[in-house]
Amino acid sequence: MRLSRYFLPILRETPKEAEIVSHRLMLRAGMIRQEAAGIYAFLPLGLRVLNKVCRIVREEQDRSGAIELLMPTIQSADLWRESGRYEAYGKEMLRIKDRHEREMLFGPTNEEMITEIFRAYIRSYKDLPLNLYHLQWKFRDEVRPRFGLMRGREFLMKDAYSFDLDFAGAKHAYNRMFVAYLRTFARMGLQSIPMVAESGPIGGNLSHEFIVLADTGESEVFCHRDYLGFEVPPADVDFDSIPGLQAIVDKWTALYAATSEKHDAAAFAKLPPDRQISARGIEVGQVFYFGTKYSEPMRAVVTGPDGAERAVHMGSYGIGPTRLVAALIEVFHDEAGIKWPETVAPFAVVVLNLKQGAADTDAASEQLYAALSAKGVDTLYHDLDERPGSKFATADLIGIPWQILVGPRGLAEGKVEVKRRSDGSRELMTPQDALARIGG
RNA sequence: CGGGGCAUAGCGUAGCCUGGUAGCGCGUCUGCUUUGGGAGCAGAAGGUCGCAGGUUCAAAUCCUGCUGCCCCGACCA
Repeated sequence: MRLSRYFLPILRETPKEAEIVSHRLMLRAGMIRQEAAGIYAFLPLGLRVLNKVCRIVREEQDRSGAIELLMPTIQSADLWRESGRYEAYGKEMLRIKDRHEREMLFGPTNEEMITEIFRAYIRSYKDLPLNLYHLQWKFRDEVRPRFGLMRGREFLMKDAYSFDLDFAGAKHAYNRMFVAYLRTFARMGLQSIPMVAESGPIGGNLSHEFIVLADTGESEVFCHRDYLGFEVPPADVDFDSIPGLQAIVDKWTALYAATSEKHDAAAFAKLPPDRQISARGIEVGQVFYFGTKYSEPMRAVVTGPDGAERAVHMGSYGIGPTRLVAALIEVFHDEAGIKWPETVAPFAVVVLNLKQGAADTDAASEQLYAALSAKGVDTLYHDLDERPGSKFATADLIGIPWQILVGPRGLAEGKVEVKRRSDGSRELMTPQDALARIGG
């Protein structure tokens, strides 16, 4: 992509409403635009990141055996009356009426709707297990939206819903998502730690929040330091192996880890002092088993092997991609700007023509841009007539992992400079070597 | 929902107390020079001072109401 033909509204100064670093940098990097309190438009650069995050989420959901569908944003109030939540939900639910005065709502979540879909088609235990997910915009009319995308009112959410015949099946479904989540966040370069969360009405301890540690995190968390070194399950993990998955989940839940709400200071104090981590954290996902809370009142039942009907056991599993984009910036940034991990970066590399209009730098930059594009590398070509310093600042701000500096100084020796954004390291090499380094 | 604050050009702001032709920096446009860490000079454009009332000869400035947004707390993915 040529910057001269792209839409990248960089802000040199920080809008005053932005307090936290992810909000500031997203506004400055031209990723988002606020349209109302807690409601944002995704500009091209922001959308690229969001799409990359969503792709990883999808790939890992699919790998774990979940199946994607897409439910609407607008739902009927009648559906929510069946579960009793229409009255229970409160003012966070955005309630609207259509032209026929029918009561509708902008969905804050989809348990009722997915249960309705399930019960319409599934009759037998032989059709289980089933896990359906979608990525869809949600709306929760927060009293006080804040921190940019971190707590918006409208946000994108991946929500999965599992259906099983009994608790044992539901537990395996839970474990599938648990492992998928560990992999999902790890692929974005994030070290996530599952922490015990508020248990469902059924009891047990089948709810975990996945927390990413960040200095600027929203809440205080406590955990065992050994989690930081844990190996994330590999891509070929067998999601059908019940004992295999259980072993992974057991390992990842054996040590102490809790958010401030569930913190047990006495238990934490028993850890060796050098193993205690008290830090700030950001919740990026939650997994939850809730049994028959919806299947019972909404009559989502299947016939079991014994011929008897029973309500299915369900769980729901959320990841907030829009929030993840913000969390990634909270974790990966410095004074100059964002430092995207390669898997979610909006572009893989940016070519900086340090002397736009000069025959040699123009030619070398064009060649590099063409060659990288031909190799399928997402490349941004900074071809505006700006001073080098300005181009450096822009490149650092938007956080593209690799920068190729094409300037007269290097070209005099037939070289370009390859800079890595993550650690600032730079190396002179021929354009051919740069191509090999970045294009693989 | 309690408490606090802000609203002046695309962004950041001064002016408001003490009423009298709205200013600065960045950005934008034109020209020339410049080109390895946000260039220099010269010129130009861009404002119903959030909205609605009121006081006054006169309101960005004083008064009233409203709206929007931000921060702290409670709440929440």
